[in-house]
Amino acid sequence: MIAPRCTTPGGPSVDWRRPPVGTVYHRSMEPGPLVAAMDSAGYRLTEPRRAVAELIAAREGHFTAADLLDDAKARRLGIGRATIFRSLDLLTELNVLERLDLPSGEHAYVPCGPVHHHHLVCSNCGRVTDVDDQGLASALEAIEHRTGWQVETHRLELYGRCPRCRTRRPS
Amino acid sequence: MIAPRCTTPGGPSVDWRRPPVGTVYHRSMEPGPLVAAMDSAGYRLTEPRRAVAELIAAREGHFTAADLLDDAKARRLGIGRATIFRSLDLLTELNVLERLDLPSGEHAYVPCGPVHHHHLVCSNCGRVTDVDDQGLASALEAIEHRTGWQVETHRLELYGRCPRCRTRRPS
DNA sequence: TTGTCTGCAAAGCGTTTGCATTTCG
DNA sequence: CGAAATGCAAACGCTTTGCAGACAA
Repeated sequence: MIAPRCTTPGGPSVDWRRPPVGTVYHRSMEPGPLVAAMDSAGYRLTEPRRAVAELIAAREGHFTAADLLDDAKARRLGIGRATIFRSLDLLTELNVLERLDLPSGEHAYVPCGPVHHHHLVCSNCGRVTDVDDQGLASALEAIEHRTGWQVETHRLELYGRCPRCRTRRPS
Repeated sequence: MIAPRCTTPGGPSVDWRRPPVGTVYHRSMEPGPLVAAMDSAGYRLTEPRRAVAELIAAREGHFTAADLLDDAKARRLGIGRATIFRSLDLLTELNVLERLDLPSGEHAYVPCGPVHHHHLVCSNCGRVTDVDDQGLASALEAIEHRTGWQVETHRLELYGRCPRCRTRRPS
């Protein structure tokens, strides 16, 4: 009952800081694909599951179970805590969400992108941007040659200052 | 009261699987550097702290707080749970240990290597090897140019099959 | 109708904290 | 001696689970 999509094992673990309000993240999501994934995998399309899909779609980028719980509470939806966790587990298993392990012990979730890419995380404002693979592939091939390992997947996270924060003083 | 050594932010988060008994890990550690780090940073060299340093030195590669607690119990040392956590926090802050966020919500710790490097994790047997930076630096520079970001640090984890497991059938 | 799913509340688990006591320097 | 560190146990925060009732197919 599971269809593959993401390739990143475990997912990145970010030195987490909540982004300031108004931060623009990449890769938000329509509810459709989430619902479709559950449907086509043979899971029941229940009201709570549709609601969770909506809540996720309404978010931009990363979110935690607690975020969705708050959203649900704010919208006065009667979704239970357990249901939210179970839906997130399901969507992760279906590979439409990627689960990140935060230092706090929490988990965050990101909609899976269609192609392999990496994250560029601003250490000042928390903004996250996707970066593609260019140039990295050959470095990886070199590593395969040197070590004799067969590299199947990899994860790269970059930390630094985004263009906007570069021009400012350190926070 | 803190001296820098590791540069990896947050530390890698591995799709964790306990290695089979007998797995050889790299980078174990003498107790000396751990004790020295605390000493030179001005912290008291107490009996429990020395004991924790010994326990860490007796381990190879990754370990969790629970591992150390078990070790301490096995050796009938009267070290409290809180003390172990506090010592690990301290050593992490002193940058002689690196803290990893496991999917379970636990934290694992690895002795910090002297130079920047990456991990090559075998998806079959769990073996971990260090890889150096060769070839990657230029790829990162290219990314800086393309994106306008100023990359400060990065983290790369590679997953694949080690030479030994390559020759075997998939597990 | 039937097996899946939900909500609730309680339990689990790793980690942290408050506080009285001990220990290093 | 006095500040820092310890040990204990209770508290914490996030996540999971057991179970009776609800619901999609």
